[in-house]
Amino acid sequence: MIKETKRYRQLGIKLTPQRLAILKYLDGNKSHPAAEDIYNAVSKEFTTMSFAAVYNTLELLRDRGTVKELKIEHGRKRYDFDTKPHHHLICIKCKKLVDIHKKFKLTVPEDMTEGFEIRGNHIEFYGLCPECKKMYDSNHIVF
Amino acid sequence: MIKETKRYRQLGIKLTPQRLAILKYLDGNKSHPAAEDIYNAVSKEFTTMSFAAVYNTLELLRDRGTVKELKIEHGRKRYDFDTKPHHHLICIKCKKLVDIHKKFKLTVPEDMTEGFEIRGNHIEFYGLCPECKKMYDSNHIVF
DNA sequence: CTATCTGCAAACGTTTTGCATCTGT
DNA sequence: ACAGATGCAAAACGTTTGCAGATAG
Repeated sequence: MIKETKRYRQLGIKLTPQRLAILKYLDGNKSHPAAEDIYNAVSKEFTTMSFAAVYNTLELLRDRGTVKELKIEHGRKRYDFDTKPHHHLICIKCKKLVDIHKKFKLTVPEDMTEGFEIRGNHIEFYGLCPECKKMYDSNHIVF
Repeated sequence: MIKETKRYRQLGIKLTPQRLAILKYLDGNKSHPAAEDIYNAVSKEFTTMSFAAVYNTLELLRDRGTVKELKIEHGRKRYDFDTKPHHHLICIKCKKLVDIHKKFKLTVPEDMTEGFEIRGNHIEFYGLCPECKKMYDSNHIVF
């Protein structure tokens, strides 16, 4: 507990109890939660908690690169506490999401870049998860 | 005009004047407009036009694969009338967007897919466009 | 003729903002 | 002590929905 707090302190943000609860929830979390998920989870053990605090903290963490905002869903931001660069594999039916930790060296022909200096890439693989694939095979559901 | 209308008719949707205007605006458009952009553009020459018609039409076109919804911006959907599979190169500073028409064969090791059947991929390249690169070089702006 | 589209406006879900109060450092 | 965080509630934003009237096929 003390060691965690010390690590969080290195983020250089003011550590309120609300922020500690948020950080503890996000730490090691692979579920790519939305702000609402974080609010729900944290306010269980912390009755006094507001969306303002959640958004405030997420914005701070995003600005210092500690969390990444994912654009995998329309209408709501999803957050990723995994700072290592990685890609995503998403089920086109149920939207289940898997991290792909593999680096792909992709080169774009110069005549396609319109003078851009390419700094990186993010790949969204899409397909069918085992459960949805089973439904597809047995029921011939068309996606 | 008549030839275009005939082509649009093949979409199999009821062709109202509003829809014809929307289709004409989207046809060959590479700017990945949002619904609001479409509404603004079309209502210039068409004073009676509602968001309902725009969204209605976009939903219809999306469902028959004629347009794709892009998740490149938070909060608002962007639409792509280019049906050929392609990738995107986005300036991290000004958000300028360039289409990359190149196929990348990417294989994900089986032990990473968690049983997913991968059907395709979409790559978001990010970097600096010529203008923003120039600013960066001369002013040492840090992104 | 009638299924479906239109325009308007209200409803929605998420994010942002304003402000008075409170609190880490 | 005070910069800045909190909670609350209202506003903002893009999207969706309900409905009465209009219209393409």
